[in-house]
Amino acid sequence: MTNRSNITKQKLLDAATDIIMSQGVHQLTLDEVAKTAGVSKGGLLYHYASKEALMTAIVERLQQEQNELYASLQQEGHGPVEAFVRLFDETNLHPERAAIHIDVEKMIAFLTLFAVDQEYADRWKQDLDTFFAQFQKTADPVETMIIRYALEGMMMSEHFGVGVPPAELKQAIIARLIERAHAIDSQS
Amino acid sequence: MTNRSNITKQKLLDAATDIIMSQGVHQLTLDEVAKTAGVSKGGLLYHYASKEALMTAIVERLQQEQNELYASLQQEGHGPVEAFVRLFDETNLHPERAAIHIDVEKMIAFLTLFAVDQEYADRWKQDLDTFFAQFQKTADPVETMIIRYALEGMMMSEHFGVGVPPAELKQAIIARLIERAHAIDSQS
DNA sequence: TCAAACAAACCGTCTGGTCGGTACAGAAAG
DNA sequence: CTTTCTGTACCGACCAGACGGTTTGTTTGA
Repeated sequence: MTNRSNITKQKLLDAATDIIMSQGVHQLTLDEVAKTAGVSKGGLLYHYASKEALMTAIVERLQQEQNELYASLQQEGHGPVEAFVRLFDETNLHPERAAIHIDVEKMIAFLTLFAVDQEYADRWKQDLDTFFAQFQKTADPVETMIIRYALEGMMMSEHFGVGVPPAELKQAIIARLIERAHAIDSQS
Repeated sequence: MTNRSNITKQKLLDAATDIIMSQGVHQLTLDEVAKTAGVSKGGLLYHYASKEALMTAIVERLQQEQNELYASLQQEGHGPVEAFVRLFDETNLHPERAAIHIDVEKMIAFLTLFAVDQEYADRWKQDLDTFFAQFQKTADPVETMIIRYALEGMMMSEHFGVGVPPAELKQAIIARLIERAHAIDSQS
């Protein structure tokens, strides 16, 4: 894999994510991706042999970025639950702080992708299932799951722009979630 | 609107929701809806002049059912926050108890619809924004929003079937959410 | 008998994917 | 040093199928 090829591939993935977040998944056409990336459709299909391959690549990149960020948060000394809260915090509220940059929109792109086709969802299910399994073995599984659910719900809310609270309230919510996550991690 | 017409329309909406939940929104084609409903495409288009009209009807039916259920829960004496929790509880865990029947799948159909196109989302935004505005004026807005987010996140989790906890844990989560919602309503 | 309630063939567009070709950077050959 | 060859990266016209919507025809019930 040459350097040049990699750059183009990244451009294509960037273009695809841009389209998904700005226009939705149903507007994600090969022509549009190629045009946005400044490449011909032939060029696009050279790198990603099918639309599915392209979407898979999007999911995989997001997955990798997310995992790396989570790992780095744990290396900073945070427990698994608190690191999970901070993962959302970083990607939703302070994207500039994160070494690996995942902004809300990219998360959203992933989520929408996830929503549209079960097939892409399956790629995540196994990973996430094992991941959340540990959440059910903390000192307070009920509270842990509530925290988890709250974060996912908050993400959805931000995505759809529905019932989004003022910034201070949002900060306060995150703060309280971190506080509780920290308490749970301490007990575990 | 004759009786016969109404039955067919309901059949069509049922078929459409079935398809969305079993195969995803991208498989929601007019041909497929017609076929599933046991009606020709012409018949379908007779009742819903366009695909958008059909989807709008799906959203509106769900919206209406949800509003009615929420209102009935409040009439049972529950405060706004607790009623909100119980709304999700009814539709997610005890669908058989509800007078107005909304099962998980229909909720899911709505959500998926919501996820795919901003246009359908806009139909809800205003309503939901004013609705959630009252949640920011309870005795504990932070906790109230956490409860709300948790319910939405839980719904998503159920939808995608990712990281779904065992039934007892799910029950415990709902129980604790109801408990806290009740406390907030009492203080407000 | 008349309108509502369908049926079904048909059309135009959109879109994923194919295919033949081009540009070009190096390696091999002479 | 020049020519030939080869593989990578990319282009863009084209095709086939899917899908939303139209049109025209048929049934059915009051």
